[in-house]
Amino acid sequence: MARPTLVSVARDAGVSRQTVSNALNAPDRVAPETLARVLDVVERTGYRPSRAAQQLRTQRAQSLGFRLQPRTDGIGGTVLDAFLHALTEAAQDVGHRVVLFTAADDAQETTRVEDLLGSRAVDGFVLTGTHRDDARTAWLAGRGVPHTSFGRPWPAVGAPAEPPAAAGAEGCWTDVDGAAGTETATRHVWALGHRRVAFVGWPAGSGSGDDRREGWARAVRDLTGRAPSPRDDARVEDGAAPGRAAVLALLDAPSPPTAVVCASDSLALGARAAAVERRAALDVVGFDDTPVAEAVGLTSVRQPLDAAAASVLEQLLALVDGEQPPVPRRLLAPSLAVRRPGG
Amino acid sequence: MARPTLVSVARDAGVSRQTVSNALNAPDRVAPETLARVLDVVERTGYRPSRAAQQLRTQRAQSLGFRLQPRTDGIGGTVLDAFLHALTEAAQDVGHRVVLFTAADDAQETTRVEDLLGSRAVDGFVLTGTHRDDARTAWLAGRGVPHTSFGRPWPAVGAPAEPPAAAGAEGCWTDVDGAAGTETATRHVWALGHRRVAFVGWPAGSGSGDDRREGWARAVRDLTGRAPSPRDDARVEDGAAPGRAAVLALLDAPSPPTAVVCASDSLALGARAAAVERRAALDVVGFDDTPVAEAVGLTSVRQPLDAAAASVLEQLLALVDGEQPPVPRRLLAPSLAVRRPGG
DNA sequence: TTGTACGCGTTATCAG
DNA sequence: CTGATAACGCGTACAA
Repeated sequence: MARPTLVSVARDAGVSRQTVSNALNAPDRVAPETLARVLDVVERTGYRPSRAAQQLRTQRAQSLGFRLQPRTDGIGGTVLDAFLHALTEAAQDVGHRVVLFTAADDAQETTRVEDLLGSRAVDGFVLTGTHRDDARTAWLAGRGVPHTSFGRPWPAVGAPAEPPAAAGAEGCWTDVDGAAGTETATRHVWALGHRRVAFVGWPAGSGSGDDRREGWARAVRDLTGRAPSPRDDARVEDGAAPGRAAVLALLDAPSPPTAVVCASDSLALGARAAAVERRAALDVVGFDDTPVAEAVGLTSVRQPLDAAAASVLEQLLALVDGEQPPVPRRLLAPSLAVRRPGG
Repeated sequence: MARPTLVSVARDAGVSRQTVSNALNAPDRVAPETLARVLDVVERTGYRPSRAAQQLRTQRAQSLGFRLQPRTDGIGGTVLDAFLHALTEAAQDVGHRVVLFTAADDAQETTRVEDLLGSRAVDGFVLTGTHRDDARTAWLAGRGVPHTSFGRPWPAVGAPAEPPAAAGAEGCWTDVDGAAGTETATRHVWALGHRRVAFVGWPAGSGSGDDRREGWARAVRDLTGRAPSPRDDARVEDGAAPGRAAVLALLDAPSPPTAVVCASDSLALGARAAAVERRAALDVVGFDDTPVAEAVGLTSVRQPLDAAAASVLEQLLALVDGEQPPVPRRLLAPSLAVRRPGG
């Protein structure tokens, strides 16, 4: 048996094919009895409209482009994977599909985007890792291509920390409030009785890294009444090894901290290792709640990825429909996944 | 300016639209001079054929479905992510796209597959984690839907370890030879001077787990001339905590092993932790070469994911074209990523 | 070698 | 509320 089509359903139901289309797209325009008969045939034959034909007619691919990042060296890459999963799920719930592409660099990304766009394979793009004056954002905006980014467009490295030229021209984005996350983490260990909380983060200049550091500093200021000591503010590259080294240094100094808030689970993993080596009772909090954190029982800041995906989707679909999203820029609050070591 | 189309290109080039189509799809059928003129216009206007229209005509979506697994608890999930990346890259190199979908369970997966298939959004599916008599495989095969799996269809848990009923009816697959991987790992630590090599793997019954154990056992038999001691064969659930516990037990026993080959990086991570705790000089080898392994300097068995993706794609595209793939079932050999702790 | 006619499956418009 | 007609953009026999 061939695949059912609009005309075959119409024939089986004894109506015209337009009636079938109406029954599906505007049920209120068709007589209840006819509707039931049509729907019955649809059900029996398992008919589904052909997306290609639909797209040809409506000029909508009902698909979103997503660039799969090059395999990252660290553990943090899993966050984007988890986001992608949430995005895919949210998209398919509203009848959209996520189409993947890869690119070695930003130039190649433009090529891929042109391919996807030119062949009308997608309606818009979900971007990640954008920064202020991002070439991709500008390129897309210049062509009127709908796009939303997961993550605030941080100022480019070395760029002045001023607001963008045209504040209103800033694109749509959804992000998670990293500062709120580390602040919560710091308050959490404070509540556990720790009075000396250090931070292990990345070198200054990375938007999200500075953001996470700021949350810790803010909490320390609030709780102790004075600014955190620079000695408690380690700045190293991401990774377990750098994290371990940084924490070993902290622990070997006089009057070491009893708790450490980290900018990533990788760093936290290293911090944990250092503590074990020194047999120090050190409470460690990670960031991103990656599978590793769960595996080793690490308390970690968890990003609300389902909510983030839903928000990005809401924004992008509004843009695709030519509307202004209700909330063009949205900052989501993370939560804390509290665990016990070995747990 | 509106999007260029076949007719607009024809108009600009002063030819009929059929000539444009020929210039693109059968360049040898058109006069060189005309060809040049047409291609020039195509280049200038950035024309690309509409995939929707093409698909409507050719009945090919040029898209492959891939189920994004639920976020896994362990670290091992990153292997599939890396495979997906490789697959996306390989697919786009031959003008195909990867379309994602998610499903909470196998029943829901069937629904999603019906959606994608019914709406003709994909030409076939790439499966992962299949087992013998897999309901999905049977379902797809029954409907003549092209599909290939990454991973051998292991016998279902509890099923007899016999070959499938109809050997020839087995579907297409590409897999990595896990046994070869652990055998290489075992020989590696042997070459390093270790004469007592233990294995930390999963409980019997998981296809790939048993496979990996077998490689270790084979190497030990070959190297020592006798079967490995059951005492050196730990069987625990996946995860750093179980791995740590298992290795603590091994180390606390009389005459402990000096090297451990693990069925996963998660287990290896736990093994490493146990060694540090006991201050034991234990060489640990993981499996899958996840980012974590690189982060903490863990030697690990690396799967050739690019080759696997290429193979899966070759098989699936052949199936889509109604042909029998040259190599319907392919087993790839892994390699060993040798690292030093802290590195 | 190039141009003409038709159909792929849908949706939108406009009569009835 | 229903049914005929057109059009979306492209590929492909077929005719010139």
